[in-house]
This record gives sequence, structure tokens and C-alpha cells, in this order.
Amino acid sequence: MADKNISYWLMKSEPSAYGIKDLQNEKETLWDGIRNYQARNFMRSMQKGDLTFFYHSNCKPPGIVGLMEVIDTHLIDPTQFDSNSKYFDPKSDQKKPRWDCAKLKYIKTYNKILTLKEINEKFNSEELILIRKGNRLSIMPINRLIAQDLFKILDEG
DNA sequence: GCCAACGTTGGC
DNA sequence: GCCAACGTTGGC
Repeated sequence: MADKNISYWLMKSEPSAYGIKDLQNEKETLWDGIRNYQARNFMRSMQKGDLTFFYHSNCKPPGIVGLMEVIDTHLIDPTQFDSNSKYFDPKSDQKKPRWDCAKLKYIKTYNKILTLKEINEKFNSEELILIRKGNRLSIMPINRLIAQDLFKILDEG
């Protein structure tokens, strides 16, 4: 599989807001609108070349649908200064922006969704319990071994 | 700095 | 629509 030095992530998005098809059409996107400090900090620690699973949340069925690559990091999130945006943050200072984000590139859509149900059946690990009811973390790290297991399942589907 | 009230996420 | 989980806010 890929380079040994890269990290793996999972990013959630509601397909009604922004789904894998939107990314496929746009080819790449700024992952803006993140307003949770822990998620932001994970995004800050991303590096170019990292691989990210695209997870569809709040839909039927929820699950991993595709793969992305991190192509840029530490970009200012423009929505924080846009008073028309739902992500507008009046407390953010132009000189010291509170929110930043990464840029992601579309790699692929998997033939089959790896549903949350299947994930929960196949993994007992603490890692993927992070995908659960009430969890507000929309960006999370995935450890290398679990990532490899996920690739194995996803690529043969 | 504590903690109760409140808001959001997201599976079911 | 319900509600568990949990982050955020604000009074003190």
C-alpha cells in the first residue's frame, strides 16, 4: 500500500450538504466549516499526501463511501469571515483567524459502501467506536493497521 | 474554576 | 422524531 510515513484519517460529511459525488465533480475541495476545536486540531496535523476516508453521515445507510488525499494544509477558512455563511464567526480576528482547514482531492468512490453496521460488526477496536451516536468529532485519525484492514475490505468490494 | 443549562451531532 | 453523547456557554 501507500508510503509508510503517511497518516490516515476519516472525515464525515452529510451527503445532503456535501457528498462524495460533489467532490467527484469538483475534483478537490476546501474542507471548511469545521467549528470543533478537536476536529480542527486533527486537521491541522494533517500533512500533504495523507489519505482520508470519506464517511457519509446522517443518511441511509451511513458509512465509508470513498477515498481522498490531503493536497494542502493550514489554509484559512474563508467562511469564518463571511457574514452570510452559516459558519460565520464574529469572534474570529482577521489578523489571527481561529479556523483553518485542509484541501482534499478526490481519489475514488468505492463500489460498495462500507456501512456503519458492517464496521461495527468487523471492528471491536476503540478506534472505530469513534463513529457512533452522539460523537461530534467529524474528523478523526485512523491507525495504520485499521486503515489497512479497511482498504482490504473496501478494495475487494 | 465549577457546573448547570443549553445546543449540536447523528444513529436509530 | 427521539435521545445519548458531549462540547460550549455563562453565572457565580
